[in-house]
Amino acid sequence: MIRISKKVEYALMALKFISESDNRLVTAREISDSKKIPYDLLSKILQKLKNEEILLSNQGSNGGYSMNKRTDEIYLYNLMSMLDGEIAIADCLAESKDKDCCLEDSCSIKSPITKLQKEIENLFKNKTISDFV
Amino acid sequence: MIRISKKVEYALMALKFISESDNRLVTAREISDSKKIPYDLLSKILQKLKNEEILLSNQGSNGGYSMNKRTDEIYLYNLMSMLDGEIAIADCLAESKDKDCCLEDSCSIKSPITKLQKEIENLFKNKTISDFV
DNA sequence: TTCAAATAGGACTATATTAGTCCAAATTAG
DNA sequence: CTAATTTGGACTAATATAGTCCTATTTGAA
Repeated sequence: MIRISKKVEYALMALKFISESDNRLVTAREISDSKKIPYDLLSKILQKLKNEEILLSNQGSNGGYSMNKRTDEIYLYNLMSMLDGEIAIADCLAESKDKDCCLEDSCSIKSPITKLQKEIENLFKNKTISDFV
Repeated sequence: MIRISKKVEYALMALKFISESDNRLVTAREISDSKKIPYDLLSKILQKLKNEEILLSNQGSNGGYSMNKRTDEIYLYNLMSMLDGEIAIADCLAESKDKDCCLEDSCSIKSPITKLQKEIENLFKNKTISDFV
């Protein structure tokens, strides 16, 4: 199945929420309650987005998150990569995977699959979060 | 992660193999050995393709499979649907899923996700197996 | 008529991925 | 000091994917 993970789904909802609450800090609790997203999971996602410099965070009481980039500067492709890891539609295309797919020799479809991969990548690279808010 | 399942990967390899062995029956064992695909799994896939009228089969000894459609008549989208089930990039878009996603009210991104879904669908609907053989 | 090679298909197990939870620490405004 | 908050590691649960096992059925040929 070809799916957008919950992480990315929640991230999109959170980014929308935060970007619409401009100029004030938004807490994870607030988003979690309002959007019915599991708090702990959401926290992880926001932390990640903070580490990736998409969000700014303020710790402590009265803390919260705010945008660090404009929504049209955040690419869906990058969001997916940071939350779900590498985007490889087939194992043999995963660069990490110490390659050497055991089917290497017998695999007859690598080249067209690679092309398909590129097309999907481009689809995601051409979308920014502004398309979702 | 966005992935093509092994089932689809194996199906593509098998269809390529069969379509290149024209005019003779190809056995599951033959493909399995030659392409290093688990026999039982491949069998299931070929049976499915037969039931979906993409392949023809002959039972009994000297039996095997042959193509029932031209490769350019088989759409990647359909192949994926029949082997992996519905292609829905997010739960809320799955028609089966008795809909009523519990986030329904709070979900703020359904419309752009739907658009993305359509784009991905079109990508797969515009590819036929002939692109892979 | 028996045997072997093949498809057919149900039921099951194993593995990997994704989703979600729990807990404790650090930070900071009041 | 305390409560609200981010931070982050470790864990569990749920789901999906991949693979295996077993038995039945079909059919050509010895």
